[in-house]
Amino acid sequence: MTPSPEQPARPAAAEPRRRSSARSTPTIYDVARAAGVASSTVSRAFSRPDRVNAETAARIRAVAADLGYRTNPLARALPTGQTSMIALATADITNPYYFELIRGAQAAAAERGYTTLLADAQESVAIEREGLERVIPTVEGIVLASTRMSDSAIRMLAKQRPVIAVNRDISDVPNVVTDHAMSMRQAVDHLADLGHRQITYLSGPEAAWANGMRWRSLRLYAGERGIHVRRIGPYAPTAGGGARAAADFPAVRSSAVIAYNDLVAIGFMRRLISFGARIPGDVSVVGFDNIFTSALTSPELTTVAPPLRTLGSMAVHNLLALIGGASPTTVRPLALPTRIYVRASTAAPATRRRSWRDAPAPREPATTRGNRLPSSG
Amino acid sequence: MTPSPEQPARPAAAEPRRRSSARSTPTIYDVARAAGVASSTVSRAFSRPDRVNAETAARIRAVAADLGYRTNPLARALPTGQTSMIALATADITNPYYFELIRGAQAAAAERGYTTLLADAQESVAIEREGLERVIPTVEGIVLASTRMSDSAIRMLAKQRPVIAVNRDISDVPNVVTDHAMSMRQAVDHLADLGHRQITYLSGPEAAWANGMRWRSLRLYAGERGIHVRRIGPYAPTAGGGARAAADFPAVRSSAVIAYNDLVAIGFMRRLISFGARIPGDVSVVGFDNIFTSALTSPELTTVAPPLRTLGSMAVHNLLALIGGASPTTVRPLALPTRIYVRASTAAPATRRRSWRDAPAPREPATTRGNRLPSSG
DNA sequence: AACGCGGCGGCAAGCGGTTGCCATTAGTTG
DNA sequence: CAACTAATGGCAACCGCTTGCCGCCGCGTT
Repeated sequence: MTPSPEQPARPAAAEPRRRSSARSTPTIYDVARAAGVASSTVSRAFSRPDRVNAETAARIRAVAADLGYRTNPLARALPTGQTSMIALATADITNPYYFELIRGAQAAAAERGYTTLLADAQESVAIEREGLERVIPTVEGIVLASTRMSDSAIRMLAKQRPVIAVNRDISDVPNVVTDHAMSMRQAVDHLADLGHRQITYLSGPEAAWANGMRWRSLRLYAGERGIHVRRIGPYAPTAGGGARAAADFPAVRSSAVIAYNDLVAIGFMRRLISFGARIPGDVSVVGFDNIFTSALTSPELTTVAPPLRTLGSMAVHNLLALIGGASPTTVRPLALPTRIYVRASTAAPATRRRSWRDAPAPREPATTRGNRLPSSG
Repeated sequence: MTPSPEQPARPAAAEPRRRSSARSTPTIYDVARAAGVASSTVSRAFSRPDRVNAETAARIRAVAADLGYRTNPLARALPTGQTSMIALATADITNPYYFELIRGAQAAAAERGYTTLLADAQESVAIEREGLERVIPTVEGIVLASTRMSDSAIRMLAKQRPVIAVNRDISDVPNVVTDHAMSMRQAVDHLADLGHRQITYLSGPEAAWANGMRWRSLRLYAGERGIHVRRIGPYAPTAGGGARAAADFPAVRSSAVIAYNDLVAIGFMRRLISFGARIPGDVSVVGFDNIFTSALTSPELTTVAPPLRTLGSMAVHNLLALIGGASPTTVRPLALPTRIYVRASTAAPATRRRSWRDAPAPREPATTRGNRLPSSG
């Protein structure tokens, strides 16, 4: 902006120097000058109010507000290392399962003045790693919501930043999980109360921790209630997977089905209906997760809902505790309670069906040690 | 913390000074020392490779890699103002509509080395403002995806940071939009080709820009094809809104319905079916957005899909251009083409229905615009 | 042979805050 | 009334990186 005969032709060219009280954002120095104090005092007026006289602080605040001063989080982050940001890594942001979890997490974070960085892995381990790699230097901690990473990779990560795993149990890494046992018990109880005597489980990915938990719990509680269980799968945790399950189902012929998750349940129902089956007339179906779509299907899906929101906020809450210096052992994992939403996809088994059942309440499932199944992809 | 005979009991207390080559992340100084050059040279080796001898740069890189050095984005941001972060503000992160948009945006950003900050407004103008306020100092620019903010508020925002609006037309604020006219034309053509002579539009929120566009386009194209149109509403852009529309619908009695969006269409279908109507037998339904749920309903919903992913990446692309110094007038808005997914919720009107219509014979075969189904992932 | 110049590296001054330490002042205490 | 202490504000040194400017060096010009 040297005084030249002609004005420079480009209006867009930003002025090179933004010295002092130019038009850019005011800094503590501007506030300090206007308030007649040292910049350090301004700084303290905001970050350590107890360290400065109340009146002075008030005056500074007033001046600051007047000038429209806002402390620059980046500048603050440099000397302190406190970026006030955390990362939330999800396997797939488009999975409705995460919605409420994300919300809970963001709300809890915002409440404490933290900003949430969402890292979407898009189901790719490479993308996940890259994204995480990118944000690590910026964030103070990380919430891993159903990551695809290996246990060891996660432990590695936990060395660099505080980490909380959601619904995953890794030694040395603090976590928050839903009470899978309880959720399955709710599903089983519901079906048992309706009078079902046999249940088929549509298995999800074998690698999924939750899948193992569900199946184990199902066997346990079904056993307790004298119900016969079977498992088919594994299937992809999608509507497509559920459709494939429907194709396999006729061989099983149980009156009730518990699916790995809602998507599978929905895919299963649709295909089965297209085969001419009636739901819940011929078979009752229960899903997990209560994704919002499950209330829009025909029939509406009975499902067991994890406390997603709480899960998210709890994860962040614990993460912040960790960041605050709490020892990992202090933030012990706790299993959050679930809730069953009974809708239209479940009913008492049809009487005629019961005819081809003879079972005098067997207490031991047929597929006792049957941990492995035809791996149909 | 005065030196006392006993060690303080808290082990968690981080060491106060992390001078030089402690265990923390290596800095350019560490690299400089190890490579026997000045820190400025290290800096340039990364940010301005042309400014330093190729050999030297290579050596520095090697040493840096060896030490595990990674440039700290925060520290870089301070002097340069380049945080390599942009914000993406959505009205409601749980709205499936945004999924692909978010993905497109994140992908485009990542490609250019930018990190995306997601600001979820949770449908609240207050939360939106607060969230935005929080991230403004941190980001270089903002993508506004269907914000609830007023035009003037947006213009205000645009003064502070480069802004791109998605599907919203505000003078002085560059934007990217879907071709609403085209999308409606596709819907109308499809129904007209099937032989429908009258269409009812289920109106969305009157404040929604897209709603006005849709209705106007509908009247235009329906007029061109000699089709009678009606409008009922407004309804909330949710399944609940659609259900209410179904209650109002009997009074209209047209053979085809175009809903403001998929959610409305789905809610409408479900309620109407519960009333005993058959879809598409009694009435054909077309939605907008192609949210993933629309492929899971019964019947599957025919819908017009906006190029969400492209929309997101385009928005980011333009935003980065803006950040790069392009003048707002350069990044002119462009309307992105849509695509219709013909599924099971539309069919030719029932013959008996046609009886109370007087319309001349349809002129097009049934499934003309046979865009095929998505792979329904 | 003196000079100019381009290439390359180093110096040092920031960017906007934070914070250890010191100086000043006022309030306590004996 | 002197000595001591707590409260408060200022000084200045960072945090890790960028960058304008200067200096050195070797080479091509006239």
